[in-house]
Amino acid sequence: MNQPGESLRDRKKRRTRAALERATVRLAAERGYDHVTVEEIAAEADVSVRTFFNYFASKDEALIGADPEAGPRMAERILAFPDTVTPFEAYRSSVLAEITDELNNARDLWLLRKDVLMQRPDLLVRAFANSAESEQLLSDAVGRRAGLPESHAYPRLLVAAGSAAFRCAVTRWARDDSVALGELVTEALDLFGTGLAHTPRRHEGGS
Amino acid sequence: MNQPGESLRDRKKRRTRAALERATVRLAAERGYDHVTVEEIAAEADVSVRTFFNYFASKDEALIGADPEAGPRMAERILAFPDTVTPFEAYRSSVLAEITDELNNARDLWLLRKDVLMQRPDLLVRAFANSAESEQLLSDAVGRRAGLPESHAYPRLLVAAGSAAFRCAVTRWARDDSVALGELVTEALDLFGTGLAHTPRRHEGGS
DNA sequence: TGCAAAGTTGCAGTGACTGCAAAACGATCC
DNA sequence: GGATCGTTTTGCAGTCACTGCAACTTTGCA
Repeated sequence: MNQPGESLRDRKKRRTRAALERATVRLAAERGYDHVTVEEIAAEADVSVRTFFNYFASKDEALIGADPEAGPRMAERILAFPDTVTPFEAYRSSVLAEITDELNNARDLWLLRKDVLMQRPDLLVRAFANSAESEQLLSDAVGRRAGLPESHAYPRLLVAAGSAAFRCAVTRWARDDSVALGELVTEALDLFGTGLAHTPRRHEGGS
Repeated sequence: MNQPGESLRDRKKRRTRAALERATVRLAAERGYDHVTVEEIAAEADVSVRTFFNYFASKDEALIGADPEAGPRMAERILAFPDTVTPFEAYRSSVLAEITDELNNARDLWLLRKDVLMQRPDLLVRAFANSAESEQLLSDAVGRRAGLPESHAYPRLLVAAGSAAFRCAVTRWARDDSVALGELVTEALDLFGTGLAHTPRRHEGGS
Protein backbone atom coordinates (compact mmCIF):
# COMPACT_ATOMS: atom_id res chain seq x y z
CA MET A 1 0.00 0.00 0.00
CA ASN A 2 2.94 2.21 -0.74
CA GLN A 3 3.80 4.65 -3.47
CA PRO A 4 7.46 4.12 -4.23
CA GLY A 5 9.29 6.25 -1.66
CA GLU A 6 6.52 8.08 0.13
CA SER A 7 4.21 6.35 2.57
CA LEU A 8 1.29 7.93 4.39
CA ARG A 9 3.51 8.21 7.41
CA ASP A 10 6.17 10.05 5.47
CA ARG A 11 3.64 12.41 3.98
CA LYS A 12 2.21 13.24 7.39
CA LYS A 13 5.64 13.83 8.78
CA ARG A 14 6.55 16.18 6.00
CA ARG A 15 3.31 18.05 6.47
CA THR A 16 3.77 18.38 10.22
CA ARG A 17 7.32 19.59 9.80
CA ALA A 18 6.26 22.15 7.23
CA ALA A 19 3.37 23.30 9.38
CA LEU A 20 5.67 23.83 12.34
CA GLU A 21 8.19 25.74 10.27
CA ARG A 22 5.43 27.87 8.75
CA ALA A 23 3.85 28.58 12.10
CA THR A 24 7.17 29.58 13.60
CA VAL A 25 8.06 31.96 10.81
CA ARG A 26 4.59 33.44 10.53
CA LEU A 27 4.15 34.12 14.22
CA ALA A 28 7.70 35.38 14.66
CA ALA A 29 7.29 37.81 11.78
CA GLU A 30 3.99 38.95 13.19
CA ARG A 31 4.85 39.62 16.80
CA GLY A 32 8.61 39.33 17.07
CA TYR A 33 10.65 36.21 17.64
CA ASP A 34 10.79 36.30 21.40
CA HIS A 35 7.19 37.22 21.90
CA VAL A 36 6.23 33.84 20.54
CA THR A 37 6.42 30.75 22.71
CA VAL A 38 6.88 27.23 21.50
CA GLU A 39 3.54 26.48 23.08
CA GLU A 40 1.85 28.94 20.75
CA ILE A 41 3.68 27.59 17.74
CA ALA A 42 2.68 24.05 18.54
CA ALA A 43 -0.92 25.11 19.04
CA GLU A 44 -0.92 26.88 15.70
CA ALA A 45 0.36 23.73 14.00
CA ASP A 46 -2.07 21.57 15.93
CA VAL A 47 0.42 19.36 17.67
CA SER A 48 1.76 19.10 21.19
CA VAL A 49 4.79 20.96 22.42
CA ARG A 50 6.56 17.68 22.83
CA THR A 51 6.02 16.93 19.18
CA PHE A 52 7.52 20.25 18.22
CA PHE A 53 10.72 19.10 19.84
CA ASN A 54 10.55 15.79 18.08
CA TYR A 55 10.90 17.69 14.83
CA PHE A 56 13.23 20.53 15.74
CA ALA A 57 15.96 20.56 18.31
CA SER A 58 15.28 24.18 19.12
CA LYS A 59 13.06 27.13 18.36
CA ASP A 60 15.91 28.63 16.35
CA GLU A 61 16.09 25.63 14.12
CA ALA A 62 12.39 25.76 13.41
CA LEU A 63 12.63 29.38 12.36
CA ILE A 64 15.32 28.63 9.82
CA GLY A 65 13.70 25.34 8.90
CA ALA A 66 17.04 23.68 8.35
CA ASP A 67 16.49 20.81 5.97
CA PRO A 68 18.41 17.80 7.29
CA GLU A 69 18.75 16.44 3.76
CA ALA A 70 20.30 19.58 2.33
CA GLY A 71 23.80 18.67 3.49
CA PRO A 72 23.89 15.18 1.99
CA ARG A 73 22.21 16.43 -1.17
CA MET A 74 24.81 19.11 -1.74
CA ALA A 75 27.68 16.77 -0.93
CA GLU A 76 26.37 14.37 -3.53
CA ARG A 77 26.10 17.12 -6.11
CA ILE A 78 29.65 18.20 -5.44
CA LEU A 79 30.99 14.71 -5.98
CA ALA A 80 28.88 14.20 -9.10
CA PHE A 81 30.65 16.88 -11.13
CA PRO A 82 33.21 15.67 -13.65
CA ASP A 83 36.86 16.15 -12.77
CA THR A 84 37.22 18.96 -15.25
CA VAL A 85 35.25 21.19 -12.92
CA THR A 86 37.29 22.79 -10.13
CA PRO A 87 36.27 22.07 -6.54
CA PHE A 88 35.41 25.73 -6.15
CA GLU A 89 33.06 25.67 -9.11
CA ALA A 90 31.51 22.42 -7.96
CA TYR A 91 30.86 23.81 -4.53
CA ARG A 92 29.58 27.09 -5.85
CA SER A 93 27.15 25.42 -8.21
CA SER A 94 25.86 23.15 -5.47
CA VAL A 95 25.21 26.05 -3.16
CA LEU A 96 23.42 28.02 -5.84
CA ALA A 97 21.33 25.07 -6.91
CA GLU A 98 20.25 24.51 -3.35
CA ILE A 99 19.36 28.13 -2.82
CA THR A 100 17.37 28.56 -6.00
CA ASP A 101 15.49 25.35 -5.26
CA GLU A 102 14.72 26.58 -1.78
CA LEU A 103 13.56 29.95 -3.00
CA ASN A 104 11.37 28.43 -5.64
CA ASN A 105 9.68 26.20 -3.12
CA ALA A 106 9.29 28.65 -0.28
CA ARG A 107 9.77 32.19 -1.45
CA ASP A 108 6.91 33.41 0.74
CA LEU A 109 8.51 31.95 3.83
CA TRP A 110 11.77 33.67 3.07
CA LEU A 111 10.02 36.99 2.71
CA LEU A 112 8.67 36.61 6.23
CA ARG A 113 11.93 35.29 7.60
CA LYS A 114 13.61 38.37 6.25
CA ASP A 115 11.63 40.55 8.64
CA VAL A 116 12.58 38.41 11.60
CA LEU A 117 16.24 38.27 10.66
CA MET A 118 16.40 42.01 10.18
CA GLN A 119 15.53 42.50 13.83
CA ARG A 120 17.58 39.62 15.15
CA PRO A 121 20.61 39.13 12.88
CA ASP A 122 22.14 36.77 15.41
CA LEU A 123 19.55 34.12 14.59
CA LEU A 124 21.06 33.65 11.16
CA VAL A 125 24.47 33.05 12.65
CA ARG A 126 23.12 30.66 15.25
CA ALA A 127 21.32 28.78 12.53
CA PHE A 128 24.65 27.71 11.09
CA ALA A 129 25.87 26.53 14.44
CA ASN A 130 23.42 23.66 14.32
CA SER A 131 24.67 22.43 10.99
CA ALA A 132 28.11 21.34 12.08
CA GLU A 133 27.69 17.82 10.68
CA SER A 134 26.54 19.17 7.36
CA GLU A 135 29.60 21.37 7.18
CA GLN A 136 31.73 18.33 7.89
CA LEU A 137 30.04 16.44 5.09
CA LEU A 138 30.55 19.25 2.64
CA SER A 139 34.14 19.91 3.49
CA ASP A 140 34.89 16.21 3.20
CA ALA A 141 33.36 16.23 -0.26
CA VAL A 142 35.38 19.28 -1.28
CA GLY A 143 38.50 17.74 0.19
CA ARG A 144 38.06 14.55 -1.78
CA ARG A 145 37.53 16.42 -5.01
CA ALA A 146 40.55 18.58 -4.40
CA GLY A 147 42.66 15.60 -3.41
CA LEU A 148 43.72 17.25 -0.19
CA PRO A 149 44.49 15.60 3.16
CA GLU A 150 41.96 15.87 6.01
CA SER A 151 44.07 18.37 7.83
CA HIS A 152 44.25 20.90 5.02
CA ALA A 153 42.55 24.22 5.64
CA TYR A 154 41.10 24.71 2.17
CA PRO A 155 37.94 22.60 2.29
CA ARG A 156 36.81 23.92 5.63
CA LEU A 157 37.53 27.47 4.55
CA LEU A 158 35.62 27.10 1.33
CA VAL A 159 32.57 25.78 3.15
CA ALA A 160 32.85 28.45 5.82
CA ALA A 161 33.09 31.01 3.04
CA GLY A 162 29.88 29.64 1.63
CA SER A 163 28.10 30.18 4.93
CA ALA A 164 29.53 33.65 5.17
CA ALA A 165 28.48 34.46 1.61
CA PHE A 166 24.97 33.29 2.30
CA ARG A 167 24.77 35.23 5.55
CA CYS A 168 25.97 38.45 3.99
CA ALA A 169 23.71 38.00 0.99
CA VAL A 170 20.66 37.54 3.17
CA THR A 171 21.60 40.58 5.22
CA ARG A 172 21.92 42.72 2.11
CA TRP A 173 18.78 41.21 0.63
CA ALA A 174 16.88 42.08 3.78
CA ARG A 175 17.80 45.74 3.25
CA ASP A 176 16.84 45.75 -0.39
CA ASP A 177 15.19 42.82 -2.08
CA SER A 178 15.06 44.37 -5.53
CA VAL A 179 17.93 42.04 -6.44
CA ALA A 180 17.42 38.28 -6.33
CA LEU A 181 19.00 36.54 -3.36
CA GLY A 182 20.71 34.13 -5.73
CA GLU A 183 22.45 37.04 -7.45
CA LEU A 184 23.78 38.35 -4.17
CA VAL A 185 25.13 34.96 -3.18
CA THR A 186 26.80 34.61 -6.56
CA GLU A 187 28.39 38.01 -6.20
CA ALA A 188 29.68 37.19 -2.74
CA LEU A 189 31.11 33.86 -3.81
CA ASP A 190 32.79 35.53 -6.77
CA LEU A 191 34.55 37.91 -4.43
CA PHE A 192 35.75 34.98 -2.35
CA GLY A 193 36.82 33.25 -5.53
CA THR A 194 38.97 36.04 -6.88
CA GLY A 195 40.38 36.91 -3.49
CA LEU A 196 39.77 39.65 -0.97
CA ALA A 197 43.29 41.04 -1.16
CA HIS A 198 42.51 43.42 -3.98
CA THR A 199 40.06 46.11 -3.02
CA PRO A 200 37.08 46.33 -5.34
CA ARG A 201 36.43 49.63 -7.05
CA ARG A 202 33.42 51.70 -6.22
CA HIS A 203 31.32 50.54 -9.12
CA GLU A 204 31.79 46.80 -9.07
CA GLY A 205 29.19 44.78 -7.28
CA GLY A 206 26.35 45.95 -5.08
CA SER A 207 26.14 49.70 -5.39
CA MET B 1 41.94 58.48 46.22
CA ASN B 2 42.12 57.38 42.65
CA GLN B 3 44.89 56.14 40.41
CA PRO B 4 44.27 57.70 37.03
CA GLY B 5 41.86 55.40 35.26
CA GLU B 6 41.41 52.52 37.64
CA SER B 7 39.43 52.82 40.85
CA LEU B 8 38.96 50.09 43.40
CA ARG B 9 35.55 49.49 41.93
CA ASP B 10 36.97 49.05 38.45
CA ARG B 11 39.61 46.66 39.70
CA LYS B 12 37.03 44.55 41.50
CA LYS B 13 34.87 44.42 38.43
CA ARG B 14 37.71 43.29 36.23
CA ARG B 15 38.63 40.65 38.77
CA THR B 16 35.09 39.35 39.07
CA ARG B 17 34.69 39.18 35.32
CA ALA B 18 37.96 37.32 34.95
CA ALA B 19 37.07 34.96 37.78
CA LEU B 20 33.76 34.11 36.15
CA GLU B 21 35.36 33.50 32.77
CA ARG B 22 38.07 31.37 34.37
CA ALA B 23 35.59 29.37 36.40
CA THR B 24 33.42 28.74 33.36
CA VAL B 25 36.28 27.52 31.20
CA ARG B 26 37.90 25.47 33.95
CA LEU B 27 34.74 23.67 34.99
CA ALA B 28 33.56 23.13 31.43
CA ALA B 29 36.91 21.63 30.44
CA GLU B 30 36.84 19.45 33.51
CA ARG B 31 33.38 17.94 33.32
CA GLY B 32 31.95 18.97 29.98
CA TYR B 33 30.11 22.15 29.13
CA ASP B 34 26.59 21.01 29.82
CA HIS B 35 27.39 19.23 33.01
CA VAL B 36 28.19 22.54 34.58
CA THR B 37 25.45 24.84 35.79
CA VAL B 38 25.66 28.58 36.11
CA GLU B 39 25.00 28.06 39.78
CA GLU B 40 28.21 26.07 40.11
CA ILE B 41 30.16 28.62 38.12
CA ALA B 42 28.93 31.45 40.27
CA ALA B 43 29.76 29.51 43.42
CA GLU B 44 33.27 28.84 42.14
CA ALA B 45 33.76 32.54 41.50
CA ASP B 46 32.21 33.43 44.84
CA VAL B 47 29.35 35.54 43.57
CA SER B 48 25.63 35.05 43.19
CA VAL B 49 24.00 33.63 40.08
CA ARG B 50 22.38 36.98 39.47
CA THR B 51 25.78 38.61 39.41
CA PHE B 52 26.97 36.14 36.79
CA PHE B 53 24.25 37.44 34.52
CA ASN B 54 25.20 41.01 35.27
CA TYR B 55 28.55 40.29 33.66
CA PHE B 56 27.64 37.89 30.87
CA ALA B 57 24.46 37.71 28.88
CA SER B 58 24.71 33.95 28.65
CA LYS B 59 26.74 30.94 29.68
CA ASP B 60 28.09 30.75 26.12
CA GLU B 61 29.45 34.24 26.33
CA ALA B 62 31.22 33.51 29.57
CA LEU B 63 32.92 30.48 28.05
CA ILE B 64 34.34 32.51 25.19
CA GLY B 65 34.95 35.48 27.41
CA ALA B 66 34.12 37.90 24.65
CA ASP B 67 35.88 41.15 25.39
CA PRO B 68 33.44 44.00 24.75
CA GLU B 69 36.33 46.33 23.98
CA ALA B 70 37.89 44.12 21.32
CA GLY B 71 35.60 45.39 18.55
CA PRO B 72 36.24 49.08 19.08
CA ARG B 73 39.95 48.44 19.57
CA MET B 74 40.27 46.63 16.27
CA ALA B 75 38.20 49.21 14.43
CA GLU B 76 40.50 51.91 15.72
CA ARG B 77 43.57 49.98 14.61
CA ILE B 78 42.13 49.55 11.14
CA LEU B 79 41.51 53.25 10.75
CA ALA B 80 44.92 54.13 12.15
CA PHE B 81 46.88 52.56 9.30
CA PRO B 82 48.25 54.94 6.65
CA ASP B 83 46.46 55.04 3.34
CA THR B 84 49.25 53.17 1.63
CA VAL B 85 48.12 50.00 3.38
CA THR B 86 45.26 48.17 1.68
CA PRO B 87 42.04 47.60 3.63
CA PHE B 88 42.71 43.89 3.49
CA GLU B 89 46.14 44.28 5.02
CA ALA B 90 44.83 46.67 7.65
CA TYR B 91 42.11 44.27 8.65
CA ARG B 92 44.40 41.31 8.64
CA SER B 93 46.96 43.01 10.83
CA SER B 94 44.32 44.11 13.29
CA VAL B 95 42.97 40.61 13.62
CA LEU B 96 46.40 39.14 14.12
CA ALA B 97 47.37 41.77 16.66
CA GLU B 98 44.25 41.06 18.65
CA ILE B 99 44.80 37.34 18.58
CA THR B 100 48.44 37.42 19.59
CA ASP B 101 47.62 39.81 22.41
CA GLU B 102 44.87 37.55 23.60
CA LEU B 103 47.06 34.48 23.45
CA ASN B 104 49.85 36.19 25.32
CA ASN B 105 47.51 37.22 28.10
CA ALA B 106 45.52 34.05 28.44
CA ARG B 107 47.24 31.17 26.73
CA ASP B 108 46.30 28.80 29.55
CA LEU B 109 42.62 29.63 29.17
CA TRP B 110 42.75 28.92 25.47
CA LEU B 111 44.32 25.54 26.07
CA LEU B 112 41.36 24.62 28.25
CA ARG B 113 38.84 26.16 25.89
CA LYS B 114 40.27 24.02 23.15
CA ASP B 115 39.12 20.89 24.94
CA VAL B 116 35.62 22.24 25.33
CA LEU B 117 35.38 23.42 21.74
CA MET B 118 36.59 20.09 20.43
CA GLN B 119 33.56 18.41 21.93
CA ARG B 120 31.11 21.19 21.13
CA PRO B 121 32.21 22.94 17.92
CA ASP B 122 28.90 24.75 17.75
CA LEU B 123 29.85 26.91 20.73
CA LEU B 124 32.49 28.64 18.68
CA VAL B 125 29.97 29.52 16.02
CA ARG B 126 27.45 30.71 18.56
CA ALA B 127 30.11 32.87 20.11
CA PHE B 128 30.24 34.98 16.98
CA ALA B 129 26.50 35.41 16.97
CA ASN B 130 26.72 37.61 20.03
CA SER B 131 29.20 39.97 18.44
CA ALA B 132 26.93 41.40 15.76
CA GLU B 133 27.60 44.98 16.80
CA SER B 134 31.33 44.41 16.74
CA GLU B 135 31.05 43.05 13.21
CA GLN B 136 29.13 46.15 12.24
CA LEU B 137 31.84 48.33 13.71
CA LEU B 138 34.57 46.49 11.88
CA SER B 139 32.86 46.40 8.53
CA ASP B 140 32.12 50.11 8.81
CA ALA B 141 35.79 50.71 9.42
CA VAL B 142 36.80 48.58 6.47
CA GLY B 143 34.21 50.28 4.32
CA ARG B 144 35.50 53.72 5.17
CA ARG B 145 39.06 52.74 4.39
CA ALA B 146 38.05 51.20 1.11
CA GLY B 147 35.89 54.18 0.22
CA LEU B 148 32.92 51.96 -0.50
CA PRO B 149 29.23 52.72 0.03
CA GLU B 150 27.37 51.13 2.96
CA SER B 151 25.59 48.73 0.71
CA HIS B 152 28.69 47.19 -0.82
CA ALA B 153 29.30 43.55 -0.01
CA TYR B 154 33.06 43.74 0.38
CA PRO B 155 33.43 45.03 3.94
CA ARG B 156 30.92 42.60 5.38
CA LEU B 157 32.47 39.74 3.47
CA LEU B 158 35.96 40.59 4.64
CA VAL B 159 34.87 40.66 8.25
CA ALA B 160 32.88 37.47 7.85
CA ALA B 161 35.96 35.90 6.28
CA GLY B 162 37.90 36.90 9.34
CA SER B 163 35.46 35.10 11.60
CA ALA B 164 35.56 32.08 9.35
CA ALA B 165 39.34 32.11 9.30
CA PHE B 166 39.48 32.28 13.06
CA ARG B 167 36.93 29.49 13.45
CA CYS B 168 38.72 27.17 11.08
CA ALA B 169 42.06 27.97 12.61
CA VAL B 170 40.84 27.15 16.09
CA THR B 171 39.31 23.93 14.85
CA ARG B 172 42.56 22.86 13.25
CA TRP B 173 44.54 24.02 16.25
CA ALA B 174 42.35 21.93 18.49
CA ARG B 175 43.35 18.84 16.51
CA ASP B 176 47.03 19.63 16.55
CA ASP B 177 48.48 22.51 18.52
CA SER B 178 52.04 22.00 17.40
CA VAL B 179 51.56 25.04 15.18
CA ALA B 180 50.81 28.42 16.73
CA LEU B 181 47.21 29.55 16.43
CA GLY B 182 48.40 32.82 14.94
CA GLU B 183 50.10 30.94 12.11
CA LEU B 184 46.93 29.08 11.27
CA VAL B 185 44.88 32.26 11.18
CA THR B 186 47.48 33.88 8.95
CA GLU B 187 47.40 30.94 6.60
CA ALA B 188 43.62 31.00 6.41
CA LEU B 189 43.48 34.73 5.76
CA ASP B 190 46.11 34.34 3.04
CA LEU B 191 43.90 31.83 1.28
CA PHE B 192 41.02 34.27 1.45
CA GLY B 193 43.33 36.99 0.21
CA THR B 194 44.53 35.19 -2.88
CA GLY B 195 41.12 33.74 -3.63
CA LEU B 196 39.52 30.35 -3.23
CA ALA B 197 38.96 29.84 -6.94
CA HIS B 198 42.33 28.25 -7.52
CA THR B 199 42.71 24.91 -5.80
CA PRO B 200 45.80 24.72 -3.62
CA ARG B 201 48.30 21.95 -4.36
CA ARG B 202 48.85 19.17 -1.90
CA HIS B 203 51.93 20.64 -0.31
CA GLU B 204 50.94 24.21 0.28
CA GLY B 205 49.63 25.06 3.70
CA GLY B 206 48.59 22.71 6.49
CA SER B 207 49.86 19.26 5.60
C1' DT C 1 -7.64 -9.14 12.12
C1' DG C 2 -3.62 -8.78 14.84
C1' DC C 3 1.09 -7.68 15.77
C1' DA C 4 5.24 -4.74 15.52
C1' DA C 5 7.26 -0.43 14.57
C1' DA C 6 6.94 4.42 14.45
C1' DG C 7 4.92 8.54 15.97
C1' DT C 8 2.41 11.41 19.51
C1' DT C 9 1.35 13.05 23.88
C1' DG C 10 1.39 14.46 28.90
C1' DC C 11 3.98 15.01 32.79
C1' DA C 12 7.44 16.03 35.85
C1' DG C 13 11.77 18.00 36.15
C1' DT C 14 16.02 20.88 35.17
C1' DG C 15 18.27 24.90 34.21
C1' DA C 16 19.01 29.37 31.71
C1' DC C 17 17.62 33.83 31.96
C1' DT C 18 14.77 38.36 33.48
C1' DG C 19 12.72 42.17 36.29
C1' DC C 20 12.32 44.08 40.56
C1' DA C 21 13.25 45.92 44.97
C1' DA C 22 16.14 45.76 48.98
C1' DA C 23 20.72 45.54 50.94
C1' DA C 24 25.83 46.23 50.75
C1' DC C 25 29.44 48.79 49.13
C1' DG C 26 32.60 52.49 47.32
C1' DA C 27 33.31 57.36 46.23
C1' DT C 28 32.73 62.02 47.63
C1' DC C 29 31.87 66.09 50.28
C1' DC C 30 31.68 68.33 54.65
C1' DG D 1 34.40 60.29 60.85
C1' DG D 2 30.02 60.49 59.32
C1' DA D 3 26.09 61.69 55.95
C1' DT D 4 25.03 61.06 51.35
C1' DC D 5 24.72 59.51 46.67
C1' DG D 6 25.51 56.48 42.85
C1' DT D 7 26.86 51.69 41.73
C1' DT D 8 27.00 46.88 42.35
C1' DT D 9 25.38 42.73 44.48
C1' DT D 10 21.93 39.86 45.91
C1' DG D 11 17.57 37.14 46.66
C1' DC D 12 13.28 36.04 44.92
C1' DA D 13 9.62 34.97 42.06
C1' DG D 14 8.53 33.97 37.62
C1' DT D 15 8.83 32.46 32.56
C1' DC D 16 10.17 29.56 29.11
C1' DA D 17 13.13 26.31 26.36
C1' DC D 18 14.22 21.80 26.44
C1' DT D 19 14.69 16.53 28.13
C1' DG D 20 13.57 11.68 29.58
C1' DC D 21 10.14 8.62 30.37
C1' DA D 22 6.17 5.90 30.03
C1' DA D 23 1.64 5.50 28.26
C1' DC D 24 -1.20 5.84 24.20
C1' DT D 25 -2.43 6.13 19.14
C1' DT D 26 -1.56 5.43 14.43
C1' DT D 27 0.40 3.17 10.46
C1' DG D 28 2.60 -0.74 7.93
C1' DC D 29 2.38 -5.36 6.95
C1' DA D 30 1.18 -10.29 7.07
